Amino acid sequence: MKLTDAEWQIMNVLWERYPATARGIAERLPKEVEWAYTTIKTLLARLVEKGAVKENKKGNTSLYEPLLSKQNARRNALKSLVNQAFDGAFGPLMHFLVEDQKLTESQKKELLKAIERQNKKEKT
Amino acid sequence: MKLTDAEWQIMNVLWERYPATARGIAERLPKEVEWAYTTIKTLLARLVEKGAVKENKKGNTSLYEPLLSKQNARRNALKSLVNQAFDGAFGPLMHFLVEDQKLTESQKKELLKAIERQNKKEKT
DNA sequence: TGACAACTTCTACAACTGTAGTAGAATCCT
DNA sequence: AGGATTCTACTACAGTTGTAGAAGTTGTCA
Repeated sequence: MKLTDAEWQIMNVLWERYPATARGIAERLPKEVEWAYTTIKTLLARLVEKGAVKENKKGNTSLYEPLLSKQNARRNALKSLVNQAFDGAFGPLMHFLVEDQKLTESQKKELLKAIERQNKKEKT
Repeated sequence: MKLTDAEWQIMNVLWERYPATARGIAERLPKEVEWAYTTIKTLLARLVEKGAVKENKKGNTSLYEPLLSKQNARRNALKSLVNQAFDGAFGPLMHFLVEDQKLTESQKKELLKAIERQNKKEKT
């Protein structure tokens, strides 16, 4: 399941809080995004159609909630990127991140801690 | 500069070896990719148009070479992904990679070493 | 109960993408 | 030189994406 740019905008808001109405989503989109209400409805319809969102008609109004989890969406997106741009392996991506992206001190510490934590979990 | 899926295929081959002819690219595309020769020409034309590739007519035939570097393409792609799917910050991406993507022992070691190396470089 | 507001469904449409055919120009082989 | 091969330039066309209007339907408030 691949999301388009516009769809990510919607999903990001939806994951924050759901179920949500189209109106509610409209209100919580970042200010830079100035879409007509019907644009949002169209996007939602497409997301429902592709099975990323569930629609629940409550009387006059629809409530939406995600079917695709944020985590899965991230996984998919990452996988696509890795396939496309990093020879299909996480290694090159990691390498690139560390070598190219000038991590700050604290980011590095964060990273080390995260690895630690993960190591512990694995020992369980 | 954003590349499409098909364009990545071309660029990946072109970065491997250039200057290259359209024919040469055709031959070095992964076997699964079975495009008509003219498809490749079309893609190349689009890449030239958007300034990612330079075309050099040598008599009858064109030679192509990248203007956009692999590194820059990767940077852009990563940036887009981070903006779209990881709240615009590398932190969450790192976190996700470490927590979700079950790095193997050796990947973790690699990562630690890379961080080490980068630390040293910075001290210069 | 009628007018206004808010929702919904349908339709639209231009730009971008994936994919390729056609026709004419250049090159090469015998 | 003439046919076969290979290029290039141009055109095409369906599907996807971004973006939204129009018109009909439901809810609400005086």
